[in-house]
Amino acid sequence: MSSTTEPINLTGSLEDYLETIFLLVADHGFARVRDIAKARDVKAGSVSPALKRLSDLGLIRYERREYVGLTLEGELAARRVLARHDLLRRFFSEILQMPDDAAEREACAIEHVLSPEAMDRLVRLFEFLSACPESQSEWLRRFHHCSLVQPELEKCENACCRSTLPSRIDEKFHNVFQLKPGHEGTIRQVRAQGAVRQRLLDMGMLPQVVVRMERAAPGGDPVWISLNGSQLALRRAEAETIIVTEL
Amino acid sequence: MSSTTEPINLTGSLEDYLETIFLLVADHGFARVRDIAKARDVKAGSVSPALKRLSDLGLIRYERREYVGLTLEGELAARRVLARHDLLRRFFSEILQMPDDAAEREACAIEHVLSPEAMDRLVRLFEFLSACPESQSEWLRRFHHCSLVQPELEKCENACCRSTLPSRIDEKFHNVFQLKPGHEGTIRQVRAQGAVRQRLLDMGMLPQVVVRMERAAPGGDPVWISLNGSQLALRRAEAETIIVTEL
DNA sequence: GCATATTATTAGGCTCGCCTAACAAGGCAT
DNA sequence: ATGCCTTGTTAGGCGAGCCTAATAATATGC
Repeated sequence: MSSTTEPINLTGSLEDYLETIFLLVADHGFARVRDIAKARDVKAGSVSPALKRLSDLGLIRYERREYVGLTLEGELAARRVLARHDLLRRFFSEILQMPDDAAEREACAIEHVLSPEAMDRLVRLFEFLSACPESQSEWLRRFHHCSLVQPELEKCENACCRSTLPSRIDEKFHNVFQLKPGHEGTIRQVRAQGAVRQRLLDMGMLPQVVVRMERAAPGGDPVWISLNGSQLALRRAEAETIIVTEL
Repeated sequence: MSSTTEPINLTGSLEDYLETIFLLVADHGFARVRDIAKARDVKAGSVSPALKRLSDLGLIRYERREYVGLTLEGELAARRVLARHDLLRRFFSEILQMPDDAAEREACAIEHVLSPEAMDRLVRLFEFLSACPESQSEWLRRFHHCSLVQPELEKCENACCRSTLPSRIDEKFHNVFQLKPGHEGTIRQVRAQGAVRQRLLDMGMLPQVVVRMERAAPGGDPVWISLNGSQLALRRAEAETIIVTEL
């Protein structure tokens, strides 16, 4: 018997099968090939060999044409996958406030690659939020309100940012367009929404990243800025949505 | 020309190649097959067909036996991957305080499956922490101190939890073992460390999950508790590390 | 009991992405 | 120039994991 810690290495696909079987057994008391195929949205012909593989790994009990049952090891593995799934779903849903279906999709995609170490840390984050009412009600509420619902820095500054710590008050918030050539700033927020925001994020306009204004075309329309050692051209309107604090 | 938003669907492997090429070009000014193979830890024979595929997709410029260059589209795609990578790495490193190498591994594994939507939300989280000094210095510092460095609920209770919100003060913190048969509680924290903690998390002992004490064996050693509709047996010592608030 | 419908298995293909090993093309030294 | 060494390409294999289509086993209706 491989006692406490057996680091079985399952593929993502097999983990999915295991998870599906666990849920089917929990919900309906049994799991047949057809149900599994339907739940996983694959054809029945793909399920049989997968069950064979799981059976060879000792994770399920399966006699041809009989109901599928999890072994003890299989149940452990299934619970592990489900716990990761649940944790991730709740992170995207409760912390990042994504819609349920999107949070679910995200969790499905990531659950197979999240390490136990990262899982541990993420749980501690939830524990902290869950056990510390102050953190939860204040910080999380503010985050949801300021950044997700009403993402305008002025309001946020009034509501929370400028309120307590004097050290940052003298830091000047500019947008990138206002930086003088040769000057640098640390990105604090990208206020653009939708596709433009997406594009800017994709380019690497992430918080804490340092950008330098290189030069602006006459009239200021394309401006060239550099970040991470490479140069990019931005429309003036885009540059104006990037809030920085000058270095 | 596929203007603003072209939703090219790259496989994880091709994204990795693109990322590698981008970094090699940025660092050394050129990228050869051998360098790419070395950086990605694959054999040179695997690289050529990958370059062919990227070339067919219009993401790189590549003449047989010449240096590799990114097209404009390719560079955009590479930047997008890198931005996700960077963001994730920093999440695991700065927020969850994982060691650099572990954070890096985690980022590598997840970067290919994180949706733009989730990326957006995660960026807003960073923006919030970055633009709101109060949040950052108070909340994050407390989290790191209370949950990651010194994970003992008593200290945490003194330092932050019991300090402000009176509503929760009357909630009794118990451990699962102290629950009477038939009674339920909401998990707040799993204090066990190491392998035992891992096992409990794997079983689904996650914050906010409701558990019910079913029964305890005479002497209290295995105790049976149920969560998510299924029963589990726990050692007494394990049950005592699970902190709940009774419902 | 026998025909039909449902369900499961198997066989044969396919893609992706890796491998190894053989082969091709230049660069460099003698 | 000849040959070696480094580098790149190609061919052939392999495993995962999906597909379809044919077949086998079980259940159900008449």
